[in-house]
Amino acid sequence: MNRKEQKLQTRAAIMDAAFSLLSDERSLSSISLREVAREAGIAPTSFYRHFKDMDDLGLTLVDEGGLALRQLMRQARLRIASGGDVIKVSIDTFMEFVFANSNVFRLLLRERSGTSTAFREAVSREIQHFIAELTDYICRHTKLPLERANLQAEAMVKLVFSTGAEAIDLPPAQQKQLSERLIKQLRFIAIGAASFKK
Amino acid sequence: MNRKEQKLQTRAAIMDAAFSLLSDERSLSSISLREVAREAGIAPTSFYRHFKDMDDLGLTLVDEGGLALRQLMRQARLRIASGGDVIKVSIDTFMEFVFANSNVFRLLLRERSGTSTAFREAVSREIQHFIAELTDYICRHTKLPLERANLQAEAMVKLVFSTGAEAIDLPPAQQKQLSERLIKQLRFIAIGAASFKK
DNA sequence: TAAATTAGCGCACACTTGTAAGCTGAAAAG
DNA sequence: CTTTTCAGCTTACAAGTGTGCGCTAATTTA
Repeated sequence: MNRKEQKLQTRAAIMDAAFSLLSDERSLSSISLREVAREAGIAPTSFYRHFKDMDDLGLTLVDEGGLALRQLMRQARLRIASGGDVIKVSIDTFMEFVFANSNVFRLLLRERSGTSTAFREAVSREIQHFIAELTDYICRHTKLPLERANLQAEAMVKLVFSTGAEAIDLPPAQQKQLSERLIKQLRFIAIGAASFKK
Repeated sequence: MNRKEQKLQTRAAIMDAAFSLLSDERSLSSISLREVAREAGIAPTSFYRHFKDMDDLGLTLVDEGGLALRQLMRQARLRIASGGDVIKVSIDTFMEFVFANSNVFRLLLRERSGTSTAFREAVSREIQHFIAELTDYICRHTKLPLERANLQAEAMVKLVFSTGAEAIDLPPAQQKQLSERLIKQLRFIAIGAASFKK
């Protein structure tokens, strides 16, 4: 089946092209189908052999991006299992990702509040995954009731994303500082969740 | 000076037009100069008599939107002065704003992670204002050291914005629920900040 | 009153865009 | 070998874009 193989390769080329066109001043919605095709080295109309339209492509990218990020965070949790502070290791990992794959992170960030309902839902789903995994982790490592663990996880994930968004276009000097602030703030949440009454 | 007056009116018409074109599926960057002109009832080229380009217009809108939101939150704090729970009143006010002026809030949200550095900075500035005002409030109403108050305020504002973003396209039934979750999470932060050691 | 300013308009231009229609050549199926 | 399938191409078109240029008519200034 050499034919299918070739097709997958072109499909990958299209996705790569789209990713590489993303930057701090280009979002998916400002990139045209023709640009992607040009970058991928195919005719504009050939695009349709692989995706229904740009939204279709975008959804695929969001899914892929979210998956990559979550896989990384799972690895981080493994690192923690073999000793180390949960919060610190997680944040370090996260920030590493943000800078190593800033286009992916930007994609998620932008589409989270973007103009396409489908995109927003896709990103929202990704974030829910994060929250679910973190909730699970908290439950297993503390004695908090499920509901409280979930509240804590949600607050943490939102704060982390928010800070990641801010950090992404900052010089490394200030990144570090921001990370440290974030870590303290996450501890606020952890402490508060643990000693919350009523 | 009837001439200047007329001009200001047209300028206002342009800004209104732009605002009214915003929606959950139209962002500033997807709105064309010609569309704005059409909606405002002027010729496309007349637009230039008032703004350098769409970015210029956008910046003005961001400034105006941020100002409106901050003024509202100041009012909320006055309401609190005459009795009432700080967090609850603030969040209720905020959520009211989000739904009454959803286009303004969406504008801020989107441009926060948008493609224009100038926009991002403008929104960032607005958020810093929020944080500064809240920090000040916390300092005056608790015995926390400045730095800790600032950390708390920052975490709170980010969490509130993040939740507002999520709430904006949710049915009222779930809005309420989300607000209640948010309030608990803010208490986590308040408690954590108060009892943070080291 | 005469001159200067200017908000708004119409026209025009050069582009870019998404995508429909139909062809080609090679791979896969029979 | 013959037929079918189909990824990718070329061509074409209608629609929309930002903006330069120069005019007009009314207001403001002198």
